[in-house]
Amino acid sequence: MTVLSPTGPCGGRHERCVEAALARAQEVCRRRGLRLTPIRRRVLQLVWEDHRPVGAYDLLDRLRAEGWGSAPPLVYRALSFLAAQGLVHRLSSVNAFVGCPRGGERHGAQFLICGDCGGVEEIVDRRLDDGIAAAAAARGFVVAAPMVEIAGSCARCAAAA
Amino acid sequence: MTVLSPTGPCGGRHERCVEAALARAQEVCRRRGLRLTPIRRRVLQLVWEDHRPVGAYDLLDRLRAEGWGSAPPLVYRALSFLAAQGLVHRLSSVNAFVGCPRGGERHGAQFLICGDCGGVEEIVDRRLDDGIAAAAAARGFVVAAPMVEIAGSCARCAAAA
DNA sequence: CGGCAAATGTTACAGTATAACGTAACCAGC
DNA sequence: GCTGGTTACGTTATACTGTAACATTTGCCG
Repeated sequence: MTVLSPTGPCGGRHERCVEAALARAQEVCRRRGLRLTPIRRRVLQLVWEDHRPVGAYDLLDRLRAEGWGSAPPLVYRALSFLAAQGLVHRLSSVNAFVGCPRGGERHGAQFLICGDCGGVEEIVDRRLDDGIAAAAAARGFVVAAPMVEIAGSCARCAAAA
Repeated sequence: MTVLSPTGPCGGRHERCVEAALARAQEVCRRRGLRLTPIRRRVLQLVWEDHRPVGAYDLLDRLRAEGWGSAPPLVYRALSFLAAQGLVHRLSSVNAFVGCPRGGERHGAQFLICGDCGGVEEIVDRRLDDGIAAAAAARGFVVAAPMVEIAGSCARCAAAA
């Protein structure tokens, strides 16, 4: 059963996030000649149950309950695949994964991580991207993977406090 | 024995980085009425042996070799203390720690992490700070701890390739 | 010197991730 | 359809990272 997210930026119509994510995944795999196997599809679905990061072992527990295998590589392989295709992101500051609303597109990503409700919003801020590119370029540094994870309180939680 | 860093931004005079770091730590603790105990001091020194992030268990191995205790909390407690005083930073994208060249000052920090040589340069870029503040503010998000870790290749390694 | 707070020592364990190797499914080309 | 290569999955084992909890010691201050 899909849990509606009270924290996400989707305004209570979360089924749409999930459907869209699955459709994007399907399309990305078709275009790149890759296989969206049942397990990969299911992991993507589970990651998208909420706009909160999910731990790999949480996913593993749920898969186990559904009759899938129970060893860590099961879920890590699926997550690695999805991350490589830009369908999910790994948030290293919390050791967890979130669905990416931009499917397989090329994009730098930044995350607002609410420490109160646990919600995560992915933002794409051009100014921030440019700032990173400029700061790196000024030092001759060639950027491969910029990672911006901003911890704090989301608007809703900040207002409540 | 202190290893001179070929990768750091200190131009081969790395002893100065270490000395300065220890002096800053001394001063910070004095000002705040805290104790720079032998173990904390030694951990800070070890972290500063190079401009590369060091894993907690690497530190632990070295401490063990020097006759200190051998249980993880030993090193995690020292690192927590140093991090709380702004003397070291934890790089969550690599699960490791680096010395902070800005001592106990208040500052947002960003890191350029070279995937080839493993070197890390801490930068303080006002434009980047502002970009983060603006992006968050635009969404009503209250920033507590921004984290920017940019993976790529440093100037030296990029030139070599 | 007595008592409190802070720091350390130690055991045990929780959580995260990957190496390695065998088996099964897919798919191209014959 | 067979066959052989590639990709994905199953499983075991283990490595790496981090913390809870409690006993003990140390330093400080009245």
